[in-house]
Amino acid sequence: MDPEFGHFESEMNRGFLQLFVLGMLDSPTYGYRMLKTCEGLGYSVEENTLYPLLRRLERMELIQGEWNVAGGRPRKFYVITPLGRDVRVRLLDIRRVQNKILEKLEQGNREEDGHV
Amino acid sequence: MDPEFGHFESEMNRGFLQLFVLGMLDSPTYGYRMLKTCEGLGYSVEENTLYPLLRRLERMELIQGEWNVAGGRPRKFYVITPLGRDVRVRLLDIRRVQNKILEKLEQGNREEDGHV
DNA sequence: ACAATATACTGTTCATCACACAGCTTGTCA
DNA sequence: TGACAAGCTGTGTGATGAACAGTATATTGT
Repeated sequence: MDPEFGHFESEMNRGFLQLFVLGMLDSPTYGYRMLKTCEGLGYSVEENTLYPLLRRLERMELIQGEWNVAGGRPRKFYVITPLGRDVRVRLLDIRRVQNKILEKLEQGNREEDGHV
Repeated sequence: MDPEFGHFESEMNRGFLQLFVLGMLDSPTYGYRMLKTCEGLGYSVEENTLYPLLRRLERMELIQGEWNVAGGRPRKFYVITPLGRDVRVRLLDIRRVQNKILEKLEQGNREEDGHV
């Protein structure tokens, strides 16, 4: 079957996006802003991916949303909750272990075909 | 709903496991060995996750499997293909960009509640 | 000699998630 | 006034991690 590289890109978003969102929300922000921020950082996320994610994280009480209807366009601002902070720490730990493993593998591979 | 932290751990496996497998297969290895290796590195993977993944990657021709029935237990040895190498490089690139973003976020957060 | 355990893999089923597709309202600028 | 950007909601689908279940061979202990 054609792997359609985009498929892997999707997979790579899993696990990362949660961390991205939780990492953004130490100060309140809204969805659209996060999309643009991410884009500005050289990484693009689909709206149809981010918005549902925000609702899920809110339902799980990792983040808390509040509508701001004051001047102009209505926006939903989110902040991370204490539970969310806790989860973020643990997820970052996992990510670090993974990174260490990947580094070790890459190193091993270099030593193989390279000449060490 | 109860997020059941294990759920997030599952999510974190996504995108990582592919890289782990592709990273292991510069020299031929078989599934069970990879499981134990991973465990030895402080990260445990379910058999029921790894074996189907291997079959998928083989179907996509990112890795190539071959049964070795010589002495003793029959084992299926896998190696990475050129296409697999190509994909691995691109996935590692994505991962690096993600890591950079996460670092940046963490840094920003430290500067906030810490005192710059 | 025989049971228990470790090795090594296959197959089916299910919930979850990224994203496609579709739709809504409000503000801005020509 | 008409297009486009901003900002969000909702439904449907395919791929995936993992639970559950099963198979077969080697090793180890008694």
